[in-house]
Amino acid sequence: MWACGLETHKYPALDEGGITGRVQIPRSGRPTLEAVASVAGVSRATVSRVINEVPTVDPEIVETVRRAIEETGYVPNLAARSLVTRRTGSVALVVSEPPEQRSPLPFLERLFTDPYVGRVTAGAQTVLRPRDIHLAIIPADPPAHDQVVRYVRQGHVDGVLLITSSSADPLPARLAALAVPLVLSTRTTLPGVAWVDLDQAAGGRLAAEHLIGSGRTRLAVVGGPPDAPFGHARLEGFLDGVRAAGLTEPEVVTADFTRPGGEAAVRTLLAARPDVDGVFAANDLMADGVSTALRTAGRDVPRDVAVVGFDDSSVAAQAHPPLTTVRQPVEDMAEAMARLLLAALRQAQEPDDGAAAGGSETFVPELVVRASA
Amino acid sequence: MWACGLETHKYPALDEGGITGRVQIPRSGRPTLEAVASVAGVSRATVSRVINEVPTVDPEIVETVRRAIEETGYVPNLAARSLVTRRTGSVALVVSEPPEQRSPLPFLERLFTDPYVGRVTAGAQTVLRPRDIHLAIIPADPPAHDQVVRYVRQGHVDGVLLITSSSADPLPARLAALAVPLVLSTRTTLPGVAWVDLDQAAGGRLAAEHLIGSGRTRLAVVGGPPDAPFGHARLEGFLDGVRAAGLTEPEVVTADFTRPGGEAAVRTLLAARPDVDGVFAANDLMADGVSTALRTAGRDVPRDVAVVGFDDSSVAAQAHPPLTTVRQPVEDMAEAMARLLLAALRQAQEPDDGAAAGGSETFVPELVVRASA
DNA sequence: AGTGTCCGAGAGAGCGCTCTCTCGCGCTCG
DNA sequence: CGAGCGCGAGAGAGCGCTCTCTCGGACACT
Repeated sequence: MWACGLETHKYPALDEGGITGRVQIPRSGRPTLEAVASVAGVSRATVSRVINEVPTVDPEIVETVRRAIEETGYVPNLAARSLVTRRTGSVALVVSEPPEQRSPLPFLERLFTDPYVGRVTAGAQTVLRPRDIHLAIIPADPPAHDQVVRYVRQGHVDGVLLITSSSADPLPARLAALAVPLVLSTRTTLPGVAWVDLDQAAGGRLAAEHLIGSGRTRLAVVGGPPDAPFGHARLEGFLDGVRAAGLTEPEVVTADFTRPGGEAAVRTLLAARPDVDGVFAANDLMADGVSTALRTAGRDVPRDVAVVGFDDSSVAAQAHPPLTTVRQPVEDMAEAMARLLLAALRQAQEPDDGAAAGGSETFVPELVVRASA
Repeated sequence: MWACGLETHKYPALDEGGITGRVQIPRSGRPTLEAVASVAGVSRATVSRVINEVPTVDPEIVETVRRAIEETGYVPNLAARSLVTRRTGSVALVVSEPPEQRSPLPFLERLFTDPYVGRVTAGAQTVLRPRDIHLAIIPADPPAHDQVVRYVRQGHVDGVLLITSSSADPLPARLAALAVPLVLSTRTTLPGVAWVDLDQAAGGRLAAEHLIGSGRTRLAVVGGPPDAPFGHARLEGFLDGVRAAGLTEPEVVTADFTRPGGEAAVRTLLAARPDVDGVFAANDLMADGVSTALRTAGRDVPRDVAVVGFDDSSVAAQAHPPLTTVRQPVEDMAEAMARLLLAALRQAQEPDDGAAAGGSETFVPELVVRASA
């Protein structure tokens, strides 16, 4: 099975030919550096230099080698390269689902229904693509956590962008323990892990101020699952705003960040407080569901009840009526995550100065006023 | 930088210690096979056998080696392994966007708004996960096509599941040219490429028959972009059904498979044929948009206008009213794709018998009756 | 003219693993 | 009781690349 015969396995007959020499076909059927070198009439090392754009190569030789690469259709073998460089040139965007999430929708459908992940991908790509770093999206529901950890441990990727929505999610800590460059989409106290977050409380406050400012007094909140740290912060910010205005405590209902979840929440809400005139939902998908359910229940939005969402994702503009919402600059945040990851990657490669890891960023939300409030 | 000193670089001092022997730390800081072998007091080859579960190893030795692996925290180095095996143990799910798609929504948001991709992922995972094959999702909008091709050429993955919606998409042919195992989500004539498809025309016919069977006579279609081959087939099947019933030709409007696209189509439609009483939309997202827009225009669904969708994705059940739709067994189809890919992978590994590639499957749609028609 | 210096290309080890080949052992059979 | 056999473990080459070290040649300097 091996390329070399028994008798000559130590020194396989080297092709001495110059520029026009042909070289033995490797086992893979694909040309190797050796083949290109032989065609170009130079050494393997020189071809390697040309490929890696080492500047100290004679321009004429560069040209010859380039032609040889073209002629042979040579493509570097990733495995061989990363065996020595210890880098793969790709990173993973892991979207983790916390355990015990009790949404009726399967994780993967939820993942591919919420525009959030798409926006993160888009933002990350603007940073990674110009640097020619590949991005692989890895969904990680709890049964897949082990497999994902193995994926990263095996060295498929150089670093990980991790999106999680729960502080109870064990995956961040597990990945952090691998000592692989890692950036989280939420504030974290894990040592050596960078993160990017939104000032969630400020966002909640913006929503409260807007509702109150437009004369609403009987408020309610449709929050996310209690273990979602950012959902909690949004809620607290909102409550702060309400308290600051001296209004009575709003009714709080929780849902699962999905459209049907928002609809269901409205039923609970109307039963508890039929006179509600302003609702803050912790994301746009739920806000859309809330809005739909309110209309179904005979309430006009925004005349009878004002609705404010969170995210300013594409569903906000598409909703009926278009949603007033708290804008989260997801793309910018994802860009920041990617940049932090690149920094961590560089650090890992050449640990010049000690543990300068970290360097995290917090973004500021802003209100986008549309028709729903 | 290299692990071995200058003076002993040819034969680095081997640790002769038995079970308790410690071994030099490799450059990566992570334990290697060598280290495990030394701890277990066996040869590298034996450890390799244990890891790869070669059955001819003494159970007692297996146990010793297992313990040594545990103790050292050893994880195989993917690069080294795949350099020799020429396999990586992972496959890509490439979701391609055809060029010149004129949807207003950015590709990535569209991708992560339509539940379709999530269902495909779920289906593929049921086959791949038990076999411990990693799945990386790679979105490929036209500017990223080159990068994706490079990703595959470099050997990041062993095979590709490719989702595309346009016959004008150049990516399938480019990937097929790499001679990497490839399975398409649509019927294709590319040689050596397996595919899985739905009998789209039959689905269209089902929709027509249902509408006609419930007494609708003034029909219309909201089709997908003209270059989407499956959209076209759905349309043709529908038209066939209508013609078979001897009804007048339906009004045909095209949209972009999104919710807002469906809404916009209704405006065109009502202007051209205000008396329409049955609409077939080529996917559920558009059907939901159609339904919403019809209600906004004062038409009751299904009393005034019946609406039939296509896919039976999660939005169908969530819509108001819940959508009658043509069920596409996406998960099953994705499973089939994954299985075909595995077969192709096996083939590529050991090309026993000639070009036995291919072996494709067509699935049959069925009608799911809910409230909208 | 002789020697030192610098620049750029070649030589070759080594990354961590797999896999073939070889060999030693204990067993069965003649 | 010795040759033959089979089974399981070790030895070691090699996968395709990078990168250090070495060396030859062109040039400048004394």
